[in-house]
Amino acid sequence: MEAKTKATLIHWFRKGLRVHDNPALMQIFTTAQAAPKKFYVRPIFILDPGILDWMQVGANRWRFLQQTLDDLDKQLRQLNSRLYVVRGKPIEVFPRLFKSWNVELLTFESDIEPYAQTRDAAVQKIAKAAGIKVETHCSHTIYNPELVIAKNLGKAPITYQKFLALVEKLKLAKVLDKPEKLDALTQPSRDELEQENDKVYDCPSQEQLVKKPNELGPNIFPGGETEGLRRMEDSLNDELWVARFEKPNTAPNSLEPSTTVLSPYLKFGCLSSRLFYQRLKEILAKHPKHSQPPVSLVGQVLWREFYYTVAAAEPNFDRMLGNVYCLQIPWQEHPEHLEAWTYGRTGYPFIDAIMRQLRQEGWIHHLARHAVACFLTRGDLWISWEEGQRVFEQLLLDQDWALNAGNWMWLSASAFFHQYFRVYSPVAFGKKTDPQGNYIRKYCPELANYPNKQIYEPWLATLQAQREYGCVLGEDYPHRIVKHELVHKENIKKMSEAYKINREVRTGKQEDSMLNDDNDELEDDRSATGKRKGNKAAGAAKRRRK
DNA sequence: GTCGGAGTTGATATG
DNA sequence: ACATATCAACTCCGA
Repeated sequence: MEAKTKATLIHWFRKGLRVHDNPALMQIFTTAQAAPKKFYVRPIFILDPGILDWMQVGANRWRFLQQTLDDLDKQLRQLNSRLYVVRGKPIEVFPRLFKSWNVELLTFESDIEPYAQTRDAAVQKIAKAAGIKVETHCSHTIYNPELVIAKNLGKAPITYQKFLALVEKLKLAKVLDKPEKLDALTQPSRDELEQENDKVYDCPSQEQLVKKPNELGPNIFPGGETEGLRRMEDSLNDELWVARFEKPNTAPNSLEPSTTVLSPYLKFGCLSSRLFYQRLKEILAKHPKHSQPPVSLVGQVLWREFYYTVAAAEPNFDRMLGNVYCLQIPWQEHPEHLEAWTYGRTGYPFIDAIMRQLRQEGWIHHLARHAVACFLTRGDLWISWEEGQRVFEQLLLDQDWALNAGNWMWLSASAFFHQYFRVYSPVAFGKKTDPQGNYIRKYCPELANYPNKQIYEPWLATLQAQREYGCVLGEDYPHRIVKHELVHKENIKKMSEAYKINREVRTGKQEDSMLNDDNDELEDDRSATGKRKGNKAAGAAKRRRK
């Protein structure tokens, strides 16, 4: 067959949905450019229609992905290429493509997530059997998590400061520009494309990807590399702001974001974290008196690196059981409270406003995440962080396996952070940066007529006043589901107890746990919320020490 | 093994 | 507006 005379080079996009600073894409471009008569270039994205139904992805993130793929296709076309969106499962798609496209080389960006590792190992195996070369590149993070762990003698650093000390000694990879425009010969001819009906590789429309369009909110953060780069430049424009940035001094409840909102773009790799880091460093060099990690902007990027590193060493990073980092805490199930939290109906206006902003817009400030995460777990509701993780996983544009789990463990004082007696007040915390309650008035409009004095605590208003404000508790807005001033103290005691038990298991009686270790490894109940037997917790806690 | 200091971002009262 | 002490007390790390 004539088509066999030319070989195809594939770059497989997964995360890293960009053309700039993309070493795996660069590899096939430069290889083809060196011998355009020999190679076709085909950048692909694999879309499994099956996952649209079960994956924990809300409408807003589907839209973000759709817009990102659209933009990626445009960027590639400017380079004389295009995006081939292939429908199917990777293990079914690749054998087909390898054959019909006469593939010689496959490149992709490495990924530490367990599901990705399993998928990639399967694809590697298929490629090896077909005699196809595979090259992977680490470019989703600034530092390679595996290298950081190796540098720390095979163990992930579990404190941020330790992590900083480690990476300071590591070399930075060179940030790449976007590739040169390809020679036209690297593209299949019009005839060939028509023969294989290339329309099947077109980007999905919003209708195809967003199955529940009624759940879409305002499109405040459109997806794509172009928008990611634009947003970065916009943020970097004010150099003094960049140099003086301190996260704790930014407001969680401003009406316009007080931080960069680059997280969705970093999550999908629309924006290279390595480019952002380089640009930040260039600016800071001009401003000797700048803020420092952990609170600085560079510090924020390095938090992402920290969580990627610890997560890379633990396949159970998103669960309490069998997770080396995670304290075993007897969280309790409470479906009504979980539902109230999930949909912003706790009766605490600050908490509810945050949860509603999350649902509508797909992004909330980091400290807002703190407030609602503390409230769900150790602060008020005593519900497992895994439940909160699930809700965030669905609603956040920037949903990221490592960061989401890591931050939930942090906030619930299950790992990395241990000062559980520091509890956020669902009333006082927001008042510091928004005493007028404008944020609440926007996202909980039924409360808009409450005076400043009662907007954070509507239960202080008399029934007559509630009627006057046009919002009666129990009718127009819920009564608060718990009394924070009582419950948070009880929860601190529960945390103290849980810590004590974990400590005892760690240091003392380990005899009974020996027997159960193997069973724990087989534990696979992802919905478990901690109603565990004592010896199971003992086994899990014991492994934390290894 | 023990001890003290540090730890991205608490709330509150007091100066 | 900002700084400090108190609350009751965690883990990790390095000396």
